[in-house]
Amino acid sequence: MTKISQKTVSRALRYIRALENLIKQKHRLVSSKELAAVTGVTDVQIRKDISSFGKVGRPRIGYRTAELKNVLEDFVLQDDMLRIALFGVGNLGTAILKYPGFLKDRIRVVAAFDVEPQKIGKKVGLVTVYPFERAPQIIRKTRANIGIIAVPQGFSQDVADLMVLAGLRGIVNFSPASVSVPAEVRVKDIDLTIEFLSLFCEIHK
Amino acid sequence: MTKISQKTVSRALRYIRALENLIKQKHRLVSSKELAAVTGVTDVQIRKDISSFGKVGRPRIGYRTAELKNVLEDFVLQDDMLRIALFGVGNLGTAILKYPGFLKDRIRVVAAFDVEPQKIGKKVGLVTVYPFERAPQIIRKTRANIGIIAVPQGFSQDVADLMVLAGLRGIVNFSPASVSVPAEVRVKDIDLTIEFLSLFCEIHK
DNA sequence: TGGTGTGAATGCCTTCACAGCG
DNA sequence: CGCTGTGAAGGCATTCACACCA
Repeated sequence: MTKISQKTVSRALRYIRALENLIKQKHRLVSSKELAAVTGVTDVQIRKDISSFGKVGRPRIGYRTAELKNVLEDFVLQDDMLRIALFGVGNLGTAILKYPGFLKDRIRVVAAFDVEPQKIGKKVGLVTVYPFERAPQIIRKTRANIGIIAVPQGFSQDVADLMVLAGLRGIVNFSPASVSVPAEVRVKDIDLTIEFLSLFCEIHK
Repeated sequence: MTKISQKTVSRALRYIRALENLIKQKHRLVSSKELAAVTGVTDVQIRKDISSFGKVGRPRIGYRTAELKNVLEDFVLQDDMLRIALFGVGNLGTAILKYPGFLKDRIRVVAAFDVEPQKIGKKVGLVTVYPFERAPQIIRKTRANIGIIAVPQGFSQDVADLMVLAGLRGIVNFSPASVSVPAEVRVKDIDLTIEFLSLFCEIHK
């Protein structure tokens, strides 16, 4: 059992997603080739990835969907839960709040914050919107473990500072401005125009 | 001048973004070390990447911000423009329509589509919302070159089929359901929960 | 035969070390 | 010196080839 790379982990998440669908369609078994067809990853890669989590496949048979999903899920979440603190309840923030379930019982937005007075106090989905000032307190109370920046550019650094102050160690940043944080905090930037352009380059030959 | 990898391209986009900010702040010059500090990429990597686009740096001086930005931009877009066809004008779709500018004059949403009658005919930002049926015609007329799926899960495959029919060769899929398309079409899946979880795993040690 | 699991080979990307230049 | 540019070395991830199992 060697070290598991970040790349393997993110593929594992895609396998989980695919397995959820297969289970919903009442498939009890799946081969690496079938999984390859729905995920776009090669079958060899899939076997290699899965084998790094343990021997869970049955030669000649394939993998039991439910069992495999559990193995992957346990590794990814190891008896913890993903609790999200969301900053910015605009269009993007609302989209995230309503994002359809995947691992429904183990991922939840537990706190939402905004500056606009008319939004504060309202319920969006299951959570109430609070002002930024209350973030450190509420983040601690809800034991949020990652934060999402979905505010207009200009606020992003302030929000990041608040997150760090509140003790969050992982930040997903949707704002196009990059933020600076202490070294122990991981930031994942998702810049939509960069995603679009990189696809454009791939097809533009 | 060797082949330029997809990874280099996507880093180049981050450099462009950073250069835009530097130019806005009236910096005329930048060294690979400074660029490293704001992008998170190592300085050696940056020099290597940039050198694959040509010799544009001045030893002892650094890179001229405006010049470097042009070189990178020309490579990425090579005298073309990114014209986006957006499917689904819900929260996420609206967020994309209003996404703040990056390469403002060379990226634009040129067409938007939705099924809900009350949205059709309305203007969101600069574009009018049309029904799905008119997509092939309008996509051809506007010469859109990539499509975005921002519809609720369940519609995503239909939308993908429409896009392929209309001749789009690149698709960004924000819906959690993966879509199947002919081999010549490139699909980029962006599954928000997967992004969140992969960050969670990184910090969860 | 039809599937998984895995050491070995390959290939790609990053890092190192240093040449070149003002 | 200080900074870019680049061949060479190194490391990591994917692919190949095949052992093994029922």
